[in-house]
Amino acid sequence: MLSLEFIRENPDLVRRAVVDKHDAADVDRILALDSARRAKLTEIEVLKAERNAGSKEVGRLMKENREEAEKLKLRMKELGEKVAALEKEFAGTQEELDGLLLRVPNVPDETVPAGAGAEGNVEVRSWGKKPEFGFEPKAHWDLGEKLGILDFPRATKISGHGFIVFKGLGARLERALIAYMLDMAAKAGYTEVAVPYLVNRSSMTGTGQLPKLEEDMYRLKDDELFLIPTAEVPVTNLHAGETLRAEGLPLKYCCHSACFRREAGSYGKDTRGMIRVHQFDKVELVKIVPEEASPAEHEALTADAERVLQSLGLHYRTMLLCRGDLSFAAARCYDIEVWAPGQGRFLEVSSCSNFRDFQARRMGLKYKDGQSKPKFCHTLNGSGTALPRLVIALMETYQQADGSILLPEVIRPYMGGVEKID
RNA sequence: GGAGGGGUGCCCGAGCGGUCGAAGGGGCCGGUUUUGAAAACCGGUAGAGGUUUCGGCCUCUCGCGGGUUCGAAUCCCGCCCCCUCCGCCA
Repeated sequence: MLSLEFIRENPDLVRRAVVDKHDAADVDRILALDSARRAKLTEIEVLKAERNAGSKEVGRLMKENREEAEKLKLRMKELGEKVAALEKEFAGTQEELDGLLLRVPNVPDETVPAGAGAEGNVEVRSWGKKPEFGFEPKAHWDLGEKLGILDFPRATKISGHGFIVFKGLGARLERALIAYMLDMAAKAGYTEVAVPYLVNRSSMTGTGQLPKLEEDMYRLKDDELFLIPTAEVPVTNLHAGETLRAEGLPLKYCCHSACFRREAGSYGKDTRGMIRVHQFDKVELVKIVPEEASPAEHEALTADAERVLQSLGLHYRTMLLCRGDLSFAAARCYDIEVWAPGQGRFLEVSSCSNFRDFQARRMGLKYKDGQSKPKFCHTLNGSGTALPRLVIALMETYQQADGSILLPEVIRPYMGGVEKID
């Protein structure tokens, strides 16, 4: 979240961010509540100071002059009742303010281009080129079913629409890619973690999924737990409420997890195959850094994600998201989109975001460098990368005329030496 | 799930209705001493918020939330977490 101080000092910046991000947060209501809150607080604190002094006096008088003490007690009781009434009002104001504050989106970085939606995103670079085929490239659903490595009907049977079953070398390929990407991340200095897939409300609020996106999440109502939509949530929250030492930063984590998304509101989009599913695997990269380091760390994180695609020989482009396409919590974000020949379009496989101190402030994540007061960390994360779409790109890119799939060399050792799926 | 014990500052640990934002010890930082170091001694060592004539002043925080009281780390209630035992279980 943004600090009240920041909103107070930059109301226009915040209003513009709200509009550009297609959000509905009420900045003026926040400003009004804030000033009302502070006025009330001052009033309360003056009375409390008086009561504290009076109560101390009572303690003293109890030994010398019981009668005086009783009189003072009575006055302090009145004062206390007044304080209680004011505090009740104050709590109401505070509660409304806190609720609104959690719904204010992050302000886009100055370097983020203007634009209302995906069409406003700017391609900053691309790698490789679209492969040529001497035949009509097939979609992964055709390839996968014929090869017996994807089973859509049975996935639907056991779970419903939007779920996928990998089988045989398909399942093996998923596992191989996960291991491969984790190994790459480890070499780049990320510490691997394995974390819970169910988290509490506080964690979901910490990274910014709540309160706004509750209906996008799977929730266990009996236990107040949520299925994670991304490992970003448990991993970033690992250090929630902590004050880290600056010497220990940056922290770099990589994590494989399943991700669960209800995809509410996206009905009708990408209904075929496994482009959009309710459950998928992903290797996530997360960084916790000092504030001055976050722009450079963001570039490095994006490069780490891109290297996965380069090493697999997959054509991709990197898009700098415009203000209108930026998510709630992000200040700046690169989407990496991989080319899927069978689809004839690019698919987003990674979103690399810099949240600055937006998440850290929500979760109370700070660092201390010895000199200055504790500051909020900057947090970043990016997929490195999401599995089903990576598998789609791989299958469709490396398909042969006979419908078999020739595996890129780097992944073969992870496949037990298998060179081709046929 | 049941029974019991417990959560205090960077760490250990005392306090169990007022003089407690909190004894004592350790750590860390600074100083004295020393050729240097160690030891010894002295001093310092939380965060959030409000207000300010920028010298301060004030409020809140002893797991979290509520209650009792003139006054709560201390008493009461609820919740969370940790430990021990029992039950269940991959």
